[in-house]
Amino acid sequence: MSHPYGSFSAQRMHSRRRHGDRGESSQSGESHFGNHGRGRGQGGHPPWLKGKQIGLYYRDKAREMKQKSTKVIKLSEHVQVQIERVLYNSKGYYEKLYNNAYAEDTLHGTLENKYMHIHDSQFKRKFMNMVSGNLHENLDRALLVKSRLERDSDLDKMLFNEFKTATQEYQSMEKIRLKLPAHHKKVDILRLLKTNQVIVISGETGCGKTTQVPQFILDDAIEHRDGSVTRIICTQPRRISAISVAERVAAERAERLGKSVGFHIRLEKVLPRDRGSILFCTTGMLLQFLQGDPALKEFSHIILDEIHERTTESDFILALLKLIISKRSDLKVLLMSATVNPESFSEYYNNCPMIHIPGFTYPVTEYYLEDVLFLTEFKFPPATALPQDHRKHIKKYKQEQQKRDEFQDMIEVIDQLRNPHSEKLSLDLIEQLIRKRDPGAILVFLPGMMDIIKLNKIMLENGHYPQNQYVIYPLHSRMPTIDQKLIFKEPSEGVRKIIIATSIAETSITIEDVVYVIDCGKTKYGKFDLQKNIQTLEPEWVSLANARQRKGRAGRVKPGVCYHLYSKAREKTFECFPLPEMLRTRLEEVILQIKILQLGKAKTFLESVMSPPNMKAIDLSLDLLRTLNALDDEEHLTPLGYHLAQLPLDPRTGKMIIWAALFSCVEPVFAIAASLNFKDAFYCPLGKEEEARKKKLELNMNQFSDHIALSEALTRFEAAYKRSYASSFCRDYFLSFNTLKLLSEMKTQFAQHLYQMKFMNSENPSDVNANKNSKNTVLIKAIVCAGLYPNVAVIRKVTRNGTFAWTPEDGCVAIHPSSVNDRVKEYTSPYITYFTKQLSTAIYLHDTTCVTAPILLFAAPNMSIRKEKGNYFISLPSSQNFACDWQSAQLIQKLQEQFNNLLEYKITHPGTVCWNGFEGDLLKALTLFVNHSAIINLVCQKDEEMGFSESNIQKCEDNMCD
DNA sequence: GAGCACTGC
Repeated sequence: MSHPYGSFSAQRMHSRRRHGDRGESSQSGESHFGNHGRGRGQGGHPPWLKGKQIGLYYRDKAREMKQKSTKVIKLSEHVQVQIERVLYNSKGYYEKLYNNAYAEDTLHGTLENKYMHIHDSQFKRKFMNMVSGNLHENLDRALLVKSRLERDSDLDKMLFNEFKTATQEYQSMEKIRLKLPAHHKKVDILRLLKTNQVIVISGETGCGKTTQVPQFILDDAIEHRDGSVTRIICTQPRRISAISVAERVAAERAERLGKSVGFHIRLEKVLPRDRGSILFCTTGMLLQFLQGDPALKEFSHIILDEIHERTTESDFILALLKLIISKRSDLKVLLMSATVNPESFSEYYNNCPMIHIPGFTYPVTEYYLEDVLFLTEFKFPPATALPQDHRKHIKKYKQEQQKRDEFQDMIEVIDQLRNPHSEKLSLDLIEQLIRKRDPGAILVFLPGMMDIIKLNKIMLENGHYPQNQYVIYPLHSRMPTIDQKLIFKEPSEGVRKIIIATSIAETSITIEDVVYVIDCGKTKYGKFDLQKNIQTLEPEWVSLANARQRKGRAGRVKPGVCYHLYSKAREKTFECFPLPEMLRTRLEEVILQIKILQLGKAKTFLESVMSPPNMKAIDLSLDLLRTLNALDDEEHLTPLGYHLAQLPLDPRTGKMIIWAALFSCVEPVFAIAASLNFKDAFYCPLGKEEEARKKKLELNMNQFSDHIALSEALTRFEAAYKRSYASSFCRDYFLSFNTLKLLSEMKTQFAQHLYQMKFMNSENPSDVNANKNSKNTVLIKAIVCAGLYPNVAVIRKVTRNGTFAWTPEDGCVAIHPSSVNDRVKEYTSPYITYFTKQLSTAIYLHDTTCVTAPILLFAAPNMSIRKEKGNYFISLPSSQNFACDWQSAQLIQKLQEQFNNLLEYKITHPGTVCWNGFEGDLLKALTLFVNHSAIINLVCQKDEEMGFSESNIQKCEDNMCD
C-alpha cells in the first residue's frame, strides 16, 4: 500500500540536498578564512580579493552569520509520525460527512446553495432563517403571534381593586412622592401620552422622573382598568441603577420586589408579574429581548432613561424603535433625558412633544480659575517657553499698570492666566485650595489614577492633613475603597472628608454630603483614532454637560460651592456634550447586533442613527469581522458569525470560548474571556503597588502571561469561595471580590450559551468532559492567541524605562508596566499576543502572553511557504516569518488545513468532539504540536525594515517620559 | 513606571 503522502519522501530528499549544499559552502567559507573579525585591522577580507569582490565577500559573510544565528523549525521525529498518521486518516473524512455535496455547490449564488453542504438540522433552519430574513418581514410575522398582553377583564378588575385598597404604608410613602417636582407634571405627562406615541421628558436629577413616570403610567392604566394590557419597561445605563431604582419604586408602592415592580440585569433578576407591572433593566438587556421579541409585543410602554448619555446601546435602540413604532401604533415610547439638549431627541423623533420637569437642588456658587488664583494667591511655575515679544508685552503692560495698586491683585491673576502652565493640571494649586476651605466634605475631580496617587501623596507628606482632622478617600474603579461604607457617611465631629475621584463620582457613585467640588476640568476619554487606526486614552477638557454634572454634586443636601480650575475664557471653548460613544469606539459588536436583528447592511442602518459613525470606522470593523470569518464578502453572517453574534462577548473572545469547548479546556479560557470582556479583578492598591505586583507575578506561575494570571486568580478564588475564605484570599492577592464573583457567574453563563449551541454537553463550566485539557497551560495560551490573532508583537528591547516591542501596524510599542511581561530578564520567546493596545503616554500593550512559534502557527488561520535562495520560510498573515525545514513546513500546513476543515464542520454542525475518533486524534496532534519545544528564532529582518531603529525606540521612550 | 466610565437572554 502506498503512503498517501509518499511524495513527501522525495521532497525530503530534495530539501536535504539543498541544505547540504549550503552547509558545504559555509564550511568551506569557515576553513578558508578562519575566525577573522570584520574589521580590516584584524585581517578582514582575503588579500587577493579586489574591488567589487571585497564587497561581495562581506555580503556573503554577513549572510552566513545570519544563517547561523537563525534556528530552523524542524519537527521532532515523534511529532512528525503523529501528524503523518492523522493526515493519513483524514483522507476523505469530511468529504464523506458532507456527502460530496459541498465542493460544487459553494460556487453558486443563492444562500441555499451556498450552505447546501450543511445537513438539515435545527442549526441549519435557524441559521438560514437568520441569513435570509429581514426586519420588516419579522415584524409582520411577530405581530401575528399572540402576545401575553391580551385583555383580561377579570385581571383588570382585580388589579383595580387591589390598587384602591391602599395600605397605610403606601399612603405614608405617597406623602413623600407628592412633594417631588415630577408630581406636578403628572397630569400633563399622561395627557401628552394619550395623544402621542412618543414623548420626550427632560429633568435634572432629583426631580423624580425615573421613579415617578413609570408609576404614573401604571397607576393610570390600572385605574382605567387597563392593567392587563400594561407592561412597562424602563431602561437604565447602569446595573446598579436598575436595581436601586426598582427597589426604591417597590418601596414606594409598599411592596416587595417581584410583584408590580422588578428588575432584570445580566446574571441577576427579580421579575415582576407578567401584566400590570414595571420592569427596570439595563439597556443591553432590552437589546437582548429584541432578539427574541422583535416587535416588543411583551411590552406596552418603553421608557428609555438617561438617553442624554448617548451610549452606543441607547443610540442603537433609538434608531431601532423608530422602525418598530411604525408597525406598532399601540406601543408608547418615552424618552427621558437630563436638561441638556432634549430638543435633539425630539427632532430625531419627528419633532415629538417635549415636557420639562424642573429639578430641585440647592444653589451652588461657581468660581473659575481667575477667582481661585485670586483667592489662593497661587503662582504657577515660571513660563520658560513664552515667546520673547509676548513677555515684553506683559512687562510693558505691567509697567503701565504698576501705579494702580487697587488692581494689582487682579493684574497678577491675569498675568498668571497668561502663563501656559495655567492650562495644565496643578495638583499644588488643588492642594492649596483644599487647605483653605471652611468645614464640609470636598470632592475633587481628577483625570486619572496617576493624578489621584500623586495628590494623595502630596497631602499625606506635607503635614497639613493630620489623620485626626482629615480623612482622605481615593476613588477610582481600579482602587479598593478601604472602607466602602464610611465614604458615604458623615465623618465624626471635627474630621474633614476629602474624596479624590475620577469621573466615577459624576454619575456612578453619589456622596450626598459633599459641599465643595473642585473640578480640574479634565477627564480621560477613550477614543478611536481613525487616521492612526488605534484606540486612544488621553486627558481632554470636559464638556459643559460634564462640568454641570460635577457642579451639581455639591448641592445635594445644602447650598454648595464649585471651583472650576479653568478660566471662564477656556470654558467658552468647551463642547456642549461629550462625543457620543458610537463615534468613539470600534463597531464590531454593533455590526453583529445589526446582523442578528436582521437590519440589513451595516452602513445603511448606521446612517439612520442620531450621530452616524464615519464610513471608514465601519469599514475597519467590517474588515475585522471578515478576517475573523464572522461575515462573508456580501456582509452576510457566516455560521461562525451567527454563533458569535449570540454570545455576550466581543467576537475575538467569543471565538476563544468556542475553541475552548472543542479542545475541552473551558474553565481557564472562560475565565480569561470573561476578564478581558468585563474587567480584570486586579486592584491597584495605593501605596502597596509593589506588593500587588508580586502577587500578580505569583499567579502568573512563571508562564509569562497576564492571561494565565487572570485564569489562576479566578481558579483560586473559586476554590477559596467553596471553603469560605474568599474574602481573605482577595485581600491577600489585591483582587476585587465583587469582580471575581461576577466573572465566576459569567463562566456559567458562557457554559449555558455553549450548551444551547450544542458545543457543550453540560451547562456546568466545571464539567469534566469539557475540561479534559484544562491543565494544559500551553494549549490554553494557544487558544488565547488564536482568539486574539493577529494581535501579535515581537519583543525587541528591554530597557530601564520599559519593554519595547514591534508590531507591523505601529512599529515601536511598549508593554504596559502593569503586565507581568514588563521588564522580564529573559523571555522564553520573543512573540507576545495581546488583547488591548492603547495610545496614552505611549502605545501600550496592556495584557500580554508570551507565545512560542508553534503556538503562532496554530493560531494563524493560514500560512504560506516560500523558498528564497535555497531556504524555506513560513510566512504568517501577522507578518512573522520562520525559517523552516521543508518537510516540517509541509506537514504543519497540511495539519492546519485539516484543522480548518474540522472547524468548518463543527461550526456548521455544532457538537462536542468525539475524542476516540479522527477528530480527537486531530486535536491531540495539534495539542502535541503546540507543546513542541521547537527552538526557533525570528528570521532577522533588518531593524530599518521593521521601522525599529535605535532612534525609534528612543522616540518611544521620550514620549513615555513626558 | 501606569488603565476615564459603563454594558450583554
